[in-house]
Amino acid sequence: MEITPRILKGFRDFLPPAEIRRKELVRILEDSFRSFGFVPIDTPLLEYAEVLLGKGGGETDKQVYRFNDHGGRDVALRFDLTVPFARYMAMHRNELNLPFKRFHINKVFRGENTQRGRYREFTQCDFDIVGTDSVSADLEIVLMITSAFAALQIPGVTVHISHRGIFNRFLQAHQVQDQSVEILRTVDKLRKVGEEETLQTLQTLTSPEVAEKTLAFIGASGSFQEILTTLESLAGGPCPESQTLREIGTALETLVTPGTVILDPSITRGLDYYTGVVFETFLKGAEGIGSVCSGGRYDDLVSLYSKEAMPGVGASIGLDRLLAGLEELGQLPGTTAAADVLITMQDAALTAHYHELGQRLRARGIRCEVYPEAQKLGRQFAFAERKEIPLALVCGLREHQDGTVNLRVLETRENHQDLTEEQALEIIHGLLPR
RNA sequence: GUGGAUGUAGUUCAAUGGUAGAGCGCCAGAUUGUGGUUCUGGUUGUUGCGGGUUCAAGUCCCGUCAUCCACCCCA
Repeated sequence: MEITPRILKGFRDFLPPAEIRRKELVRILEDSFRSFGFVPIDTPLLEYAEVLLGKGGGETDKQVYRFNDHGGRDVALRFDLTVPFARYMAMHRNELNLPFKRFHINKVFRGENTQRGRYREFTQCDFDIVGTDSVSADLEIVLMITSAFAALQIPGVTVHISHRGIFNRFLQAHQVQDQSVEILRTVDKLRKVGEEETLQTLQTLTSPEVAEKTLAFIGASGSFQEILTTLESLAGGPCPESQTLREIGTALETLVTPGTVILDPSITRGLDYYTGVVFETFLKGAEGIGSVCSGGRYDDLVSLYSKEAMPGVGASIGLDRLLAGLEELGQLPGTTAAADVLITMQDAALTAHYHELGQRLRARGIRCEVYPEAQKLGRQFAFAERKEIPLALVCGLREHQDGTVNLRVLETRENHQDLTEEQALEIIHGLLPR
């Protein structure tokens, strides 16, 4: 009896065109991170459940994959890259130079229900600066986000930034900090539900007066600095948190395209461990897919594992969600070409010659593959085109004797006849985009 | 996890409870060294899976798996 091939809900196979695209995005991101001096690390997929979940083991929210291994250990698959990183820093802080800037691109697992751009196995691209509470680090993370998306050549990206503490100050100023969780949840739905309903819900939670002010706080409009001034006045005047935001906002004026980074006081949630600035990033036209890069500052992350404080700031790009968003926008970038050149097989007797040709092309930086069977040329051309290989080399007995090759541009069906290898190389290099 | 929609050939879609079909694609040939046209012939199914009702189920019922949507949460 054969087993039906199938895969788990929320887990996926990737066909070559999709995987080529993913790898290309990752390559660009790695280059981008490295250009800022971030260095790569990796950690195990599987960890002690206690390490990932804390002593309490409250995995209810995270929907963690958790089980006992063969040795009876209570283990779990990592559900993000930040918590393992905290454990990593607690274990290796003496081997690392602080401040430490790392990036980490790998898969994480959450047993939550699936949706477009939401899977149970997905890839996160984390980048963090730890060991400093400098505003410079906060600023650099924002700059890293905008630079990464610029490197990916994705237009219409906006980074929404806020500060955990400033909304808390507002709540304290109106003595409603006890309802902060409910208020945050309500406020988060503003764009989805509308002002009217949000106001009503807030009124039942607080008072009509506070509800009005909350809405004014959340809906503050204008430039970065104008919004900040509004927030300060509603939260009881300037404070260290607003000062941080002001510094970041001022610096960004000359660092990024205007309108790329928006002060958005409704960005108040995020993971529990954020204590300072928080960010979410949206694709214009695909806001429904959610944030494609979120993060913030955490000042007590390592406290779970160590007495010493380890402040940090970082963010994470959701690669799969980003790809789903780009697909929705019809903006999937990059080519999925398997190679630059197909060396066609005209005559099986010349097999060795074709591979020698291939080796010489590869030595010159050209990706090429040799077609393995002497089939009709039309068939070999169609094969190349399906794999998005733009060029084909044709060499039969005649050309082999003359020491020449023919080069065909598949898209235009244009032929370059009787070329020496050097001439062919020159034309190939001229035709390839890089 | 809760609620809802969907699931038919490689793909896009048909089929009043009564023989599972069409376009596109794919394969072969006309065309043995150059594939976009044309013509001829050919190919494709455990109707997601498992039960049930019925003389008869792609169609109705139940379960299950998967996808999508909303909630929740988040990347």
